[in-house]
Amino acid sequence: MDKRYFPDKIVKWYESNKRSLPWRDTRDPYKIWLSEIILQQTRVSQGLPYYLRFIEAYPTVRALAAAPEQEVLRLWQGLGYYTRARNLHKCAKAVVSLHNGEFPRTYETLLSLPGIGEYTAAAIASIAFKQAVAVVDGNVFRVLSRIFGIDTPINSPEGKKQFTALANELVPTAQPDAHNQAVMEFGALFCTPQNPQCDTCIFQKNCFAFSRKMQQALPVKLKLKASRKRYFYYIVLEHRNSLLMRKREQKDIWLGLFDFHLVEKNRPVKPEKILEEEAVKKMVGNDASITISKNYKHILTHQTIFSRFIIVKSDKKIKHVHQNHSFYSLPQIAALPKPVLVSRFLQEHYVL
DNA sequence: AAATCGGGGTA
DNA sequence: TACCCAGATTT
Repeated sequence: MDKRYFPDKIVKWYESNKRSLPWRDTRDPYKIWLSEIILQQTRVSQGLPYYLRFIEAYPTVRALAAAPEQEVLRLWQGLGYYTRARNLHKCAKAVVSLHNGEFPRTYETLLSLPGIGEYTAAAIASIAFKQAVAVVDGNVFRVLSRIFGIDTPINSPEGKKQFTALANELVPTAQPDAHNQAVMEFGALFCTPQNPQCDTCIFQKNCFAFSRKMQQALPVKLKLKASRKRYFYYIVLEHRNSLLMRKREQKDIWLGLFDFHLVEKNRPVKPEKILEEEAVKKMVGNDASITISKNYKHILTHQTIFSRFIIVKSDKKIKHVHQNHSFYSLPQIAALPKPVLVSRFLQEHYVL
């Protein structure tokens, strides 16, 4: 493929094939920034409802900056990568306090803000402020790799350099915003990871991969390590209309979110066995009735979590409560940010 | 340079 | 099951 013809051709394709999305009808850097943070490692279909809820709850960056962090996390519940939500909030505060409530207009300054890395800085700078800097995301890696025939692994430092250099060589000064979005949209709709639409592709005659039937072989990605298994046993202590919950504070998964007292094992154990552990016995006492839930399987990228919930009902006041634990009424629990797994369990067993 | 972070979709 | 998704941050 001749690099000279690529930008014009793909932008033309974009103009007649792009999806209509709310953050494309605006030049408000706040909305563009919000959409980019939500869409990090997240498909448009999954992120769209969250975007709409955030814009409704916080129409401006000042409104978002003024909100409590827990409220932001609660709105983010179910999206995953919760550091994004905390950085979103931190970034809003930084924009208000350091930049007088207005987003900085250059790649370099945007990059200095929390949660804004190379991709997001390039996206905001080009889309909101028309700076000619290329975005490099999973779509860009894939499209450039296939069309131009680059087999450097995309998750290697050399690959990242090489693809970034090529992308910046291609991005036009005239309309960097349309160009960047065109490449990504093309990757999302046509040049997909599996079963790309090569038979109706405008680049068919110019595509390195198609001419050699290498669509499946490109891009090259080095293998990641295998995932591990974790076995979670949650003690759901029920006292009248309250449940004992705790905020996760350890440096581990779901930091800052609420769940139940957790006993983790590296292999399956009978749930009854968990109740014999010292810490659990202290909390539960002897006169309790026990219900054990079904097994929930939760597949994440680098781990699979098998969870069971052990519901313990007791009329006695619980004395030995662990650190960070306290009782919450059901309406209170509804407002707490929770991992999806815990959220699902609560919906099945309680009316929040 | 490698590890970590979630949840959902797809084949 | 394995891989991917408009990646960023920490170690």
